[in-house]
Amino acid sequence: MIADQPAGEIRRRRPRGAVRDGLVAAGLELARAGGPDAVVLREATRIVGVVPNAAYRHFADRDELLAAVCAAAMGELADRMAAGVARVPGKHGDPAAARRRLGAVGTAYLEFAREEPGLFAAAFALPQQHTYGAPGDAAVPERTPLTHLRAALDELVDAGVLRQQHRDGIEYPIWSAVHGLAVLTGQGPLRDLPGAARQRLEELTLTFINEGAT
Amino acid sequence: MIADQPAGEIRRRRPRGAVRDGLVAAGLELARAGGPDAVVLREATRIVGVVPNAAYRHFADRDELLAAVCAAAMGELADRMAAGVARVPGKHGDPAAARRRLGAVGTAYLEFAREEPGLFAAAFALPQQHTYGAPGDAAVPERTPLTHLRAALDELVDAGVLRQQHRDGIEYPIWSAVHGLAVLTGQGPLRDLPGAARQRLEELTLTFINEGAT
DNA sequence: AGCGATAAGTGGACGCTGTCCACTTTAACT
DNA sequence: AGTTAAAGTGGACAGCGTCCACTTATCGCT
Repeated sequence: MIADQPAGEIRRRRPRGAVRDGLVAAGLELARAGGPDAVVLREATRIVGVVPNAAYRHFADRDELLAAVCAAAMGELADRMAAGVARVPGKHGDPAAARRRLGAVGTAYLEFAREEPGLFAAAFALPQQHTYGAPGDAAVPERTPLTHLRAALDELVDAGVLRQQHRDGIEYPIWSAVHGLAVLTGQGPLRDLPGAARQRLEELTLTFINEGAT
Repeated sequence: MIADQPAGEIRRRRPRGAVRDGLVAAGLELARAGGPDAVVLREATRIVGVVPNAAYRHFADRDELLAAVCAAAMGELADRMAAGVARVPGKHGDPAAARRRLGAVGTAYLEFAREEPGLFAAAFALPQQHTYGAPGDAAVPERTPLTHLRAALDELVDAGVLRQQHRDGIEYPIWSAVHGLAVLTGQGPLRDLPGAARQRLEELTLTFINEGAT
């Protein structure tokens, strides 16, 4: 299984970068199952089949591994949002379609939080010290929820539904409302709500947002 | 210091319940300084001046201690909200005063999150297993943010600002928006925002809410 | 007042974690 | 082909949560 390699291919004990990628993948699975606290360095190395210290060749410490896992989880959330928006029919600029797409952005966000609570929590568990590089750095991730929300709001402006004056900065209250609901019902005091009640709150919140975005 | 006691006072090595209360107080200080993860059982016992195992006479495990700390932190948040509302002049039912009081609820919430990030995070870090007792149980805490938010919204109805039809369930989107902003700017991806930008988002969000609550 | 039951606190241990150091092995480049 | 830097290993340490067995102070009862 590790014997053959195409001529000219580099080969280490593991292919280059495989351990690092494996650790992130393992961490992602741990996070999926148990949230950020479950991504424990030693367990990740165990899954990859390597001794604990090997991780320190790829990450300065556990927090740096967690930061990588967190970024991956955030990317997965962003991808789900993109997919959710893409499923909505209607051409760009159509008011009704634009509204539905904004709804899809929120729905995808809440769905992800509901179906992958561990990953969702991990996505926002950026460890204290390790920020995404300096401000304006190219290391700032692209696949981000804010990107998709902004696109939906811009389309709302293009469609004439949202006045430019109201557009400015409105992504933050909207993001806050959706994110807050996800946190409160997912890990917060409202976490024990039965599914139906939770869904009602989701609809209520999306309606609230829709009224505000006008 | 431990020598004298009023006649009839009970006295153990420590006064009854003192160790338990001390552990919660110590945990609260740890949480204030470093959030829920900083609430480490052994450190709390060290502060109280007792051996680690002594904690297990009062809490089943670390999570139960954390649950107590979390409840205390939540209570402190609720008290700040109450104080913030009480500072707003104007008698009950006056539309302008009612609006200001709703704003004060949100402002106090956001202020607490800003000034006591550790406590705020701890307040919502209810450990997995230990819920506040069964649904409808008397053990459900009273000093809760939702209580104050609801009171403000009810006054808005009394003042004729908010129609009863819109009142129903609207506390959840509103709570979500405020909580989401607190989380995103406090521990989330927006945490490195300069103070002015953060304050602008807070105003933006409160305005968004005020428009929605009509 | 004295006494026994009981709760509170102690001491020592275990396994797990993150992390450090010194060492070996492997692949990449001259 | 031989050197060098990177990747992985082995062993260790302190700190954590938690368990068990033991001592001791306090309360309730007679």
